[in-house]
Amino acid sequence: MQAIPQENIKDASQGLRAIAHELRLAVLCHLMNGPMCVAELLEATGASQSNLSQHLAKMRMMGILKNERRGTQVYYRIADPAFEGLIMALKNIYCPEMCT
Amino acid sequence: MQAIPQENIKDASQGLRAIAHELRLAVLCHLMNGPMCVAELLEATGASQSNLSQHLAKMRMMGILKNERRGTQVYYRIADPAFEGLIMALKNIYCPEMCT
DNA sequence: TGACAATATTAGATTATTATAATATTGTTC
DNA sequence: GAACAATATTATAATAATCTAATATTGTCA
Repeated sequence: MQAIPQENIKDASQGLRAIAHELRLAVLCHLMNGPMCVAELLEATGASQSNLSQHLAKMRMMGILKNERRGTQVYYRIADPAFEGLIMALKNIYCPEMCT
Repeated sequence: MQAIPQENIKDASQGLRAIAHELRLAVLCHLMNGPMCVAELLEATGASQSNLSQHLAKMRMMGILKNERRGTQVYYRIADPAFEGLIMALKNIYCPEMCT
């Protein structure tokens, strides 16, 4: 009996890689509080427009985020609530004092 | 109130990168069942000796694994049980049917 | 001490990620 | 439909991650 069976290791490691980046992780954390449009994420992260857009695209393609157009703006949100569990587990490691 | 505060994002993303690799994740999963020596991990993963050794070194330096020499063999184990929580959260995403 | 077993390290070429700059797309308003 | 705002895409140069092959280290035992 193994934590994650061999057949799922490849997918799981790809999923990890998809969030294993400073900017992408920051985006994910911001989106924990609900959907945000790109302009808001730009403001919140301080990234360049092009760079943020590319990272959003990557997370979208990896199935981590979903987006929805509203007029001229595009809103992003976390696609699968299970990813929030992952963030929480991370938080437990890197800022345990916040996790009482 | 944010999932992981900005000041911890860098560390957390580095920690993620440290396990965001097929072989390293496989090693971590094997070690969920208890310590193993390098030869056993070689057998279990099918990696080359040099390659495995380098990945073990990386995880050791990132504080994810600890090692202990016993005679001519070296045993590895998960350094911080909180990492097991991370694996479980991953499992919840990539093989939810196993998580009832 | 010499030979062997187990593991670690180094050097190197290859491939993957990343950031920036430039350009393109899409929607809105007049 | 022209001008603008918001976002996406492409090209590309720079950096980082990876694997293999070769070599080094450490411990055991005769």
